[in-house]
Amino acid sequence: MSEIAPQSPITPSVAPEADPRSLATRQRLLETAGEHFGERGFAGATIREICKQADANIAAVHYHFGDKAGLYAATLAHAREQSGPRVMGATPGEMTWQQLSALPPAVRLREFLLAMLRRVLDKGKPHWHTQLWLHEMVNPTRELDNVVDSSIRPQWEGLRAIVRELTGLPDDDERVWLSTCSIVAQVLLYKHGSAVMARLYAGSPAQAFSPDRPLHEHELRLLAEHICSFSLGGLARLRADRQDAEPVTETTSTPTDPSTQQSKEHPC
Amino acid sequence: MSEIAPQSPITPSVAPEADPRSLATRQRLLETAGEHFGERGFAGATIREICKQADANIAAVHYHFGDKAGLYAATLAHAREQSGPRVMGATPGEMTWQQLSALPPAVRLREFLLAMLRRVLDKGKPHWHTQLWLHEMVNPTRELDNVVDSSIRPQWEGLRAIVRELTGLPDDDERVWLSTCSIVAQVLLYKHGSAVMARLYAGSPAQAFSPDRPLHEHELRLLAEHICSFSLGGLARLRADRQDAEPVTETTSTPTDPSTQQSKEHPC
DNA sequence: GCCCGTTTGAAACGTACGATTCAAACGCGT
DNA sequence: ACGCGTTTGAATCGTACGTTTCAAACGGGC
Repeated sequence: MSEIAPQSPITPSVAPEADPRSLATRQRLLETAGEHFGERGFAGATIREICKQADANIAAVHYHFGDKAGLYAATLAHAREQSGPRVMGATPGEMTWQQLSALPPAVRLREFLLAMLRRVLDKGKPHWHTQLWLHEMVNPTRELDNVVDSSIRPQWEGLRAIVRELTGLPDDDERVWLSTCSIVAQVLLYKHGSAVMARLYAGSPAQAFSPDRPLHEHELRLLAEHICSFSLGGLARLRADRQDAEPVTETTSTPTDPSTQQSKEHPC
Repeated sequence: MSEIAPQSPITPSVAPEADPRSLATRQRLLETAGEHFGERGFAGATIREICKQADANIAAVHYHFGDKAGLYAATLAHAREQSGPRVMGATPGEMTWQQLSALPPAVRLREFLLAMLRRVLDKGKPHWHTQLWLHEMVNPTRELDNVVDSSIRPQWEGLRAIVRELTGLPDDDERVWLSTCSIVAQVLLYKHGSAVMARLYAGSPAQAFSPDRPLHEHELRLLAEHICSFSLGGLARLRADRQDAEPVTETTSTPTDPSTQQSKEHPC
């Protein structure tokens, strides 16, 4: 009586074709799972909680998705396809990729950063797709490869193209990679280090940017502005010293003096 | 028979004064716990594993530290005191804070970054103190306040002082905070996003900097060099536009495209 | 040498969670 | 209306943990 394989197809994988509340349940599970996984990550979320909030039974998860990992994979796929067309957070109020590509790269960088900041810092439902791979970033699961290829890399390439334009460096220059990295890092810290930054910022002049509570639109813009400006400066310097592995030079030597030196040795 | 308080003092907190193997066990537990917590974080580590590797009994943990949280707190305190004197990873081969303070700020920035990179990227025992609060950063526990105040903030202030010197901005300028943030972010991404970066970097010109395996000394230096250079550029730009909230300006105008148009409609 | 607080060892308990089972309910084709 | 594959509900199992218990072992002070 204790056969291994029960009787169910375990993972239909494709929608089981026109069922009254089956699809509804499946859908509800995906939505709810998205929220939970987005908030707490794969390990942190429990299928019990998800099922309770989705008004579904635990058995439904196993029927539709096989197991927790299957639900997670399906949730990622679901999030992927329903936010597929948008690029870099082109939520309703924002620009499309088409519009952006007409603008100068420096402006595009700022828009990119603003959109990314919005999605990264916004807690809650609208952007749980982003929240999902932010968790995947810190606590990778077996789904990471998919997430990187289908969600992260496109945006990475978008930013890298901007960096390439801004620096004029060839595509295969490693500094383009490193700089792209430097830029996204500035955004991501506010997510991955929010608890620490909140405490460091507490009571400081930068208090308004403390990332523990939702940032207001105004602060979000200022933050994007700072990161954009800082990054443009970094990229400008990148163009300056073309020779590789050159140690720290005399740029910005004297500290508190207001002299106008900002870049002396720029050949271009 | 089921009294609440057993009979033990639960948390001696101070060393129980000259005991043959008691101190030894306590010490062994602290060391092993440090490694485990550093590798997997508080939630990821199990006291069973720790005890097994430390050749101690689970009851010993309860006796010496009360519970898992107590062991964790003690581990943090232990790590703190035994790496207290050093500042920003002044491991044997590196400079002391004293020596550094004599150098120009740009050089100090580079040394700071190199030391930080070393500690952040180095997996394994020597730097599990740093690894410990890197975990605390992403998955905060009740100990976070202590960690921030006693471990993170001193180094933050050190870096902030360098930024202040490099920009000449007053102490209470929020841009100093934001820029300090931008700098540490570049280092931390290689830790918190290592899995993703490894995949993005795979097969790219920046392949050598893929943070999934230990970086060689040479790559570590190049990485520090890049972050330093990029950051100096960002800081230099910060000095340039003194007026606040100024939108993207003409610096590093579009290279591959000759048009000089930039921000048009930005009231921000 | 004996008493008593301290420390250790081995086992058990309680809980949270994912996975499993199985029968009942449902819906569709005939 | 009937039978059969599909879906759901409720209960149960197995495992991994942290925690607790309690008696045995230890060691210094009388």
